[in-house]
Amino acid sequence: MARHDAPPLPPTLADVAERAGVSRQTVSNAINNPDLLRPETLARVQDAIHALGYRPNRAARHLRTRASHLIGLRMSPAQEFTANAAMDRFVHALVEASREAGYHLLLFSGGPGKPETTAADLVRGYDDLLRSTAVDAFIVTDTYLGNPATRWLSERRAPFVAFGRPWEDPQATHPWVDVDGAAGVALGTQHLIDRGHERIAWLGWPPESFIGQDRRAGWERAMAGRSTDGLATAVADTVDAGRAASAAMLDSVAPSAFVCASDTVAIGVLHTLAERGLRPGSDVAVVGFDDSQVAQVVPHGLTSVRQPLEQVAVALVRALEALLASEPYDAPGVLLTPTLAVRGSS
Amino acid sequence: MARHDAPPLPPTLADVAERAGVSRQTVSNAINNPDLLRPETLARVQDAIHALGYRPNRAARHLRTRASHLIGLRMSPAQEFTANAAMDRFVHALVEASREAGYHLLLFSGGPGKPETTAADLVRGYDDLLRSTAVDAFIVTDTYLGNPATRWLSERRAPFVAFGRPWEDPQATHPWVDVDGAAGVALGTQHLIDRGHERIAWLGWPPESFIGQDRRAGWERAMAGRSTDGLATAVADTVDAGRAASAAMLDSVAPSAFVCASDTVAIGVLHTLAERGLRPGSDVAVVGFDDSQVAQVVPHGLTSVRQPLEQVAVALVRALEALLASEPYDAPGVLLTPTLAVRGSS
DNA sequence: TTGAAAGCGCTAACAC
DNA sequence: GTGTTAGCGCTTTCAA
Repeated sequence: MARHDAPPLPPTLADVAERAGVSRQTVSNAINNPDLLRPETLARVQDAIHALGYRPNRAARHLRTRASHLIGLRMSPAQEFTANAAMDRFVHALVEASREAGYHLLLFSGGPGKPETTAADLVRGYDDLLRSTAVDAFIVTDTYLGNPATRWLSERRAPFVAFGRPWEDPQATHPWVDVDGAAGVALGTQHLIDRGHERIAWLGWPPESFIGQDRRAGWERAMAGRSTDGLATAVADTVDAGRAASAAMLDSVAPSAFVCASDTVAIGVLHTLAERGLRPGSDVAVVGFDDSQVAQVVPHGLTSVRQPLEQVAVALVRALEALLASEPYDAPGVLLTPTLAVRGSS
Repeated sequence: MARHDAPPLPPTLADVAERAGVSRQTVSNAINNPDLLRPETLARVQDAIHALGYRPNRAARHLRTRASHLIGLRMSPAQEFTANAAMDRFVHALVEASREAGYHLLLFSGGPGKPETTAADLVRGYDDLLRSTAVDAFIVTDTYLGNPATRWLSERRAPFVAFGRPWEDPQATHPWVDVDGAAGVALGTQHLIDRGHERIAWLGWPPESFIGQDRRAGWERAMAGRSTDGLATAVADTVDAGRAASAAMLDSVAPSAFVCASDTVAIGVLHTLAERGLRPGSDVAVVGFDDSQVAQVVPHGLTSVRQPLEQVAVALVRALEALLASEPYDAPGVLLTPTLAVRGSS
């Protein structure tokens, strides 16, 4: 009465051993320490493995070696009505980089649906996976919040690497990889200067944001020697905030260009330009940050700072491998430099 | 000389048993069949579990029960220069839905970096995970290609559910969940008719695409009784193709509105309007498909058909649970209805 | 170079 | 109700 026959059980080490006429242990060696085998035996075992389509059972291997070869990654809810879609590209890059190192990604989410209430909620996902030995390590991404997860994981001595510097805790010793936001914004600002702009405004985030401070520093550095009076404003990371702030600035200090802390804010500037019949690029220049899909396809195109997420992913996985191998990890941090994707808005 | 002390090994069933003064089996029962225990014993065991922060070791449980409680999901490369960012939202919805059913998502990718060459390449990721019993089942999403994975998985009797109908193989018996594209497009088209539009053009995909055919059918249905001569064009799913085709149509049949098979194509239409100084919504109306971030934040906003991805995720996981429990799954397919997000472009 | 024994932590089957 | 035994498939000793 079975609705469909169960798939046949996959072959085990014992099946391969029998077929090759050796012991189970020899098959195990053929896989993990091939050098130990006489070439002739090795070939015979490999033939059997191939013929049977044998793959080591992960659960058994995991149980024995205490290594799941799984990396945990917490998915935060997709933000809508913003241009923050970098997660997509990042996750894919991470899957690729992990695969090459023999790891898979295990996705999990925070507490029950609703936005995190307590820190305990936020940390529950990590805790469960850790206690059940489901993953070997974590990659932590939401460090922009001053994520309590990093501190908590450190205290538990749980292996993890962070995408993002430990701004709030310079003492932290965990490995991290980050992108030099200041350099990126400086790149964008210099690009505008090269185009002849003099009055270049900065639309950044509130001063609580370390990342926002960092990016702003890039603007200030590139603007060195020029007046910046009234040219900097802090706004929330929303399209509307960017729209309102840019409108106000055009009325007051009338900048000829805007450099923004995010594509979301930059899109807000594009809204203002559209409302006033101004043309991005020729009338007022705009530079965003993240090279989101929105920046790529919006009419005229939005010039934007692009994070090298593929490199970030590779660096993260490399750091993780070193960490798990207890290798001395010389540099606790890796800082990568973004590039500028120039489009019609500048 | 260890660079950092290894984290202490998590407690096991035996530790809990000792602390509670019962056998290991009783602890196991307390977790998996609490009804079997005397309430008093149960409470004592639960106290011990709580005190020790015990969690069953997943590998051991997996090995014994042959269930990993992991669902495999293949990540296809993020498409850039399009507005197809639905994957982000979908993956998150899936993580949530899976969590509630006690599953985690395992992400993997296709063959080595480069775009799939052979079908074998495409299928290798699935094959590896299946043979190593790393996952209990798969969720297959890229059915729009006439994905060979579904057929291959069926032949292996591998448990999976598909997001997308088996267009190319109506005989297929695997469970699937899909969104009624025709209904969505009909919704968008009717919306335009309600706004007084008469000449509503269809910018669709080439006829090989089953999904494209389906969506086009929605336009035709809503346009019943009106002339559609010269109002339909098939284009590739790129911004440029949408731009070129809409420009040509404005010059020839001069429609007052465009309904598009994707946000990507719709953005192309917005490009054309921007080039000609036409205002989306008031001069020419545009409706896209996917409710991407681009649609949400582009100046004026892009009206777009929104897929109920959260519902899709829940339905997929529900189908998977039934499948894995060998429950009779009455309907092999579930068809969900999208909604219309109305914005400035219409 | 190969094989035998033991055990990772858990649960299914059965005995008490 | 609770405990005992056995074994899931693998790798780490250690002996041959």
